[in-house]
Amino acid sequence: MAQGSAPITMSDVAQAAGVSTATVSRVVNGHYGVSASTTARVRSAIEQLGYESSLVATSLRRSRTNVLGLVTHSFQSYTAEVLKGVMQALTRSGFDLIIYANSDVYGTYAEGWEQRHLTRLSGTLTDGCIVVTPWGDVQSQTPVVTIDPARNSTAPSVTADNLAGATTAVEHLLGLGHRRIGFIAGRSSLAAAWSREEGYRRALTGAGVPVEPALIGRGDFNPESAAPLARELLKRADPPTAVFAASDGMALEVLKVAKELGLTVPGDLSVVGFDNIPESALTESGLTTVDQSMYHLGYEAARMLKSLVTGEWEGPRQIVLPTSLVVRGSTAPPKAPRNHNSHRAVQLPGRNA
Amino acid sequence: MAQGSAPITMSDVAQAAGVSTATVSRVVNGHYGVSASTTARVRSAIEQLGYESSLVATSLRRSRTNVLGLVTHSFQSYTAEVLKGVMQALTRSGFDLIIYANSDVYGTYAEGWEQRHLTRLSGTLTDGCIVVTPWGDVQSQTPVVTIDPARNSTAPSVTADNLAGATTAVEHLLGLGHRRIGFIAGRSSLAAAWSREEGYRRALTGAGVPVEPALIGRGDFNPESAAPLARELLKRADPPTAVFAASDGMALEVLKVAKELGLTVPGDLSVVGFDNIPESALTESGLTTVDQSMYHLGYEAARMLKSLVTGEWEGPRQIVLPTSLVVRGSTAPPKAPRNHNSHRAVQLPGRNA
DNA sequence: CTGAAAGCGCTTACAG
DNA sequence: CTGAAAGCGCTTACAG
Repeated sequence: MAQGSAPITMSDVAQAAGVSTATVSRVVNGHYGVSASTTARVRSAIEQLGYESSLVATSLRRSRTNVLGLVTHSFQSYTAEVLKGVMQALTRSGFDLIIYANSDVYGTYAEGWEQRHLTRLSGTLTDGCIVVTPWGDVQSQTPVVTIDPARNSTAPSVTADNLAGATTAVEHLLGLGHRRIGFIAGRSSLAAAWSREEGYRRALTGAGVPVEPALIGRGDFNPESAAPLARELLKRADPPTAVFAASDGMALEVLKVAKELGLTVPGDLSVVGFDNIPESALTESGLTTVDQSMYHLGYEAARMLKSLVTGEWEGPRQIVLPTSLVVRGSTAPPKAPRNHNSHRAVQLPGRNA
Repeated sequence: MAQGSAPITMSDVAQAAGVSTATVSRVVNGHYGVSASTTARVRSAIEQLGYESSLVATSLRRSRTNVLGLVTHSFQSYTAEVLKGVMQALTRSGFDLIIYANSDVYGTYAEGWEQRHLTRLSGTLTDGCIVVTPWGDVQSQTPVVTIDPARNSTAPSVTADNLAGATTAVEHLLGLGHRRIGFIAGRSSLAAAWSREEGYRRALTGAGVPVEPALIGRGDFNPESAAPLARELLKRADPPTAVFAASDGMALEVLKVAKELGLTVPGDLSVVGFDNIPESALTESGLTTVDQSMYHLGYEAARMLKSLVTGEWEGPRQIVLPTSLVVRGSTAPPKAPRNHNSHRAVQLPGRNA
């Protein structure tokens, strides 16, 4: 009833070659102990029927599949860059990759998606999994490596040096002369969100600038979460002269809101993001941001998972990759020092160090 | 011996709840005919044990899995953009997505990879598959949609209007006054490669410029294939004043070779690509290229596959999406008309039409 | 409303 | 060197 005939199975091959499925299986898997003539007969039957073993049946029966999994919730620029790195690390490694992405982005299964998919895959299909930005801790019988783990997660992980990156970003703004610097935070369940906020706080404190809770907006890394927060921040009576957003996606939204409110960037407002997704370089004058090489996150995670699966891993279970500040056109000195709530001396235009 | 205990299976749940696996299965799948009290007992056992059904076992037994597959050979910017579109189309569709990527990029299995993976997945795991840039025709028991199909393939497909796009690109160069225009072709097994070359030929012929076989290099869409071809082209005694490459990846290589040979772009050489991958906007002055919205290719392919699987598809089996020329800094009029092998009048600097 | 049994397509001891 | 049989974790008629 379906289109075409039923798929070719191993027993079709066995029948055609006049042997048992056990023998076909041995030939397919290159096991020793099959006569040359039988092997040839089976091979030609396989050839003629166009037989290909079922991934599902094979992996249900075997313990080792030579397939690695990657579980992700969404598929944005961030994920795309990570995947390129993962694939590069797996090239000619003998491991294929299966990526599982659920379509129910904001649906009922959102909570705990990573554990659900992980369990469903790792039972039999995959030898190990990479989980991208999980919402909570994950566990599995087979090795797991997380990219941007949840806070307090103890699983093996690869992440950027978010603390240093965020600190540098805010120091850059301070160095330009900004004193009122807003912050749009990321999803608090992620360690990265916490570290980036901590970097913001440390940089301010280090420069003797008090942290004002009113200048902190609580986003969740998704671009959509940033617009209302940015609007609120920029419409204040005493708005910040600069905003640091915990992700480029959110920073790009800040740029849009600024335009909408008639503010020029970097004239009226400086903006710094985090991630350095390709789009950041494409905005009019470019977004100043912290590069965290998502490609390398993926590359290192795959390298680690591979070794974990084969039992060869010697390195640390938590890898932290360096970040670097990429200065583009969205940051500049503030138009004039703003001194709400403060009586510091105005020092313009000279600004050394 | 493995890390942790064995995974929780349906019979563990059955045992804990004091019922048969058949009943557990009914509860898990929400089938009617289970008493409320039994359902509750099973539910709580599932909860306590943290049971999650095995994707593999389920799909081996069932005909419908609600999982769609995507098979790809490599994972570059092109694939990443396609995937974003696919995911968007699948959001809240009820279908999850499994992407299968083989790691053996240039290895023994390169030939026929798409059919191999397709068969291995579609036997049981997926309800249908998208195959990206296959090397040959593909067939399957379950629905298949190809993105950028092979030449002469009759499978349902989504592709850009490569012929029109390429024609426009070359007409752009002709309009600037170029007459010696080189071409770097793509992998000839793909319909897209053929159409882009045909567009090149038609534009030249339409403008009364003879097609010179010596100005055509045979690449395969991979960036690496383009460098030697570009070098050969540009080192000729009578080099072209412009080069049209059948993909951005290859065009970017042409740019590198030009630099290496001391040629300025667009002063000494104009370059046009095809695809409009994000990187094209990031080169110094930008690469002029043909946009084919890979995002939409993915989006439409997923939309089509979804309907094909549910049997609701009404539209055509071959979808062709429009392209548009994106003019950036890599194209300009030639420095001076080159008239090797020709005695046409020199008309400079006026160039109408 | 529930269970025993067969079977999805494979692999792997166990016999011979 | 080869086959019969059990079983991986599930689902689905078939009985009751």
